[in-house]
Amino acid sequence: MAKAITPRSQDFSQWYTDVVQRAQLADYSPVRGCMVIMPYGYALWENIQQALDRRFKETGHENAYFPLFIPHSFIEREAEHVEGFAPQLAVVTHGGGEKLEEPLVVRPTSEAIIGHMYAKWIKSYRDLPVLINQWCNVIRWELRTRLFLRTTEFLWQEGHTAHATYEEAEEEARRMLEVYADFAEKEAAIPVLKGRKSESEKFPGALTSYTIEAMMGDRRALQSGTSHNLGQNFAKAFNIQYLDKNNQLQYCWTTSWGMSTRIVGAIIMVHGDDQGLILPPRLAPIQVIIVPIYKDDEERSQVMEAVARLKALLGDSIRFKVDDRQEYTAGWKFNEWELRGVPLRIEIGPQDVEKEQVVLVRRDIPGKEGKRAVKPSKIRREVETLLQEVQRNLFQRALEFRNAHTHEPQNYEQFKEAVEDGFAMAYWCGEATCEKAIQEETKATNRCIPLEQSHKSSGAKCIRCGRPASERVLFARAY
RNA sequence: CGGAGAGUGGCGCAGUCGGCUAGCGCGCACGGUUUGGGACCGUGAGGUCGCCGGUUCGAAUCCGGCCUCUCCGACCA
Repeated sequence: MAKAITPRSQDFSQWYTDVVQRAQLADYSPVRGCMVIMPYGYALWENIQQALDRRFKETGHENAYFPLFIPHSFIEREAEHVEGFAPQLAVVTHGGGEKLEEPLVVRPTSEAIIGHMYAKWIKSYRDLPVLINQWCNVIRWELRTRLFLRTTEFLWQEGHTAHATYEEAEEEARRMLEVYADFAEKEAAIPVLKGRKSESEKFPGALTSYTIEAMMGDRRALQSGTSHNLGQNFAKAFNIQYLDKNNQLQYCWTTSWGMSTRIVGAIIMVHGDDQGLILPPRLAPIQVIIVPIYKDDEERSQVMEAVARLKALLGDSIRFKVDDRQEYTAGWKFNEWELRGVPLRIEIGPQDVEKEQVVLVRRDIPGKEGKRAVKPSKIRREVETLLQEVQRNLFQRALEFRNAHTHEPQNYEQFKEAVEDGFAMAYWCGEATCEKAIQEETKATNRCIPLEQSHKSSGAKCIRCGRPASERVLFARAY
C-alpha cells in the first residue's frame, strides 16, 4: 500500500508537501528552489489562467509579451525598486562564451522593461490609457522556497497600465484588486480580505499597494494577489510622458498588478483535508471522475455500455473522465481521485446497471452523507447542481473557518493570543517602529489595512503603544 | 547566512562499532487468480551505495575535503 499522507494536524507543512507531490501537481527539479509543474498541476493553472484572462479582457486589457532579459541599468533607475529587488536578482554575465558588456537581469517583474517600451509608445493623451497584461515566468532568488508558494522561478501574469491622471490610475489599481477578489471568491472559493499595504510592506517603487489576503488551513495568512498604484515613480524613471490637450508635457500615472502560481498553493491549503486535495469545481481539471466497476468481461461490457450512455447524457459542458484502467481496483481508484481532489465521483457497477442508477459521491463530504443514487436521466442536472453546491460549500466552509479564527483583541495580551490562533484586527498608530516591534514580539506582520473599516471608532488607540490610531489593521503570521 | 536532518535500484527505507554474492517494502515486467474502499500468488528485470581523496589484505561502513537536497528562522508573489 502506498504511503499515507501526513495528517494536517500532525505537521501541516509536511502535509502540504505530501499532497502536492502525491496529487501529481508538481515535483522538485534538480535545481534548488525550482519546480516542475506536472500535467495535472498545469491543467489547474490553465483553468486559473482562463478565468483570470477572461476578466482581464472584460475590463479592457490586451495581452502582449515582453522579454525575459532586462539591461541591468534599467533596474537601477527607480531607487526603491532597485533596493527592493537587488538582493533577489539572477544576473546573466556571459553569453556566447563572452563576458557581456552590460550584465542582463532575468526579470523579477517587468516594470522596468515595460516602462522603457511605454516611453517609446506613448506620445499623446490620445495614446492613453495603455492597458496591457502579460503571462510569463519571473525569477526571484528567494532564500527559502516551497512548491508553488515560493519558488525561484514562478509563473504569473503581470498587468501594466499607463494613465493620464492619478485618479484613473488609482481607479485601475482598485478595479484590478476587485477582479482578483472576485476570481478568488467565485472561482477558487477562497474568501479574501481586500486591503492596502503599509509603507513598509508595499511594493518597492509603488505609491500604494493593494492586496488580497486569505487564511490558510493552518490559520496563517497568504497574500494571494496584489495591485499597485505606481504613481509617477516609474514614469519619471523611464520618461513615460505625453502631451496633454493643452500641449503640455506630462508624466503618466502607471499601475501594475499580479497573481501567480502561488494561488495554487492557496487552493491546496484552504480546501485540502487528510485525504488530500479538494479542488473547487470551477477550476478542477476533472470535475467528475467516472469509475466503472466489474468482475469479468461480461460485466465489463454491460457496465461500459452504461458508461457510454452516461457520457452522452452528461454533455460537453462538464469536465469528466472515465477511469477504466483495468490494472487498478475500484477501491484504489476511489482513493487516487480523492487524493487528487476531484469534486465528484460517479460509481457505476453491475448492481447499478440493474437498478438503472449510478452512485454519485461528493469529495467535500466524507462517508455516506456525501453519497447517493441517481437516475441516469437526471444525471446532468444533478451533476451541475452538485458542482455548484460543492463550490458554494467550499467557500462557505473556508469563510466560517476564517471567521472562527479572526479576533478583535482589546489589549496587547489578547492580541498575542489572537495571532497565535489566526487573524487579529487591531488599531495601529501607523509607526513603522511599532509595526516592527509587533513582528518581533509576536511573529505577526501587518498584512494589510482593510479597505472596509467596519466599526470606526474615534478615540481608538494603537494596540501596542496606546497612541492615537486611526486605522484598523489585519495582523497575522504569514507565508 | 544561522540551526536541524538526509543523500544506498524509479520511490520510501534498513544495513554504517570494516568481512560472504548489498537487503526489505512499494512500484515496474511477465503468467495466473482477483475487482462495490488502496487484492493475491509465482517468476523476473533493475544498484558507479552523492562526489573526490586517504587508511586497509578488504570500505556503503573508518578519516579528510567537497557537492546537493529537504525542514526550521532572516528576504519575499
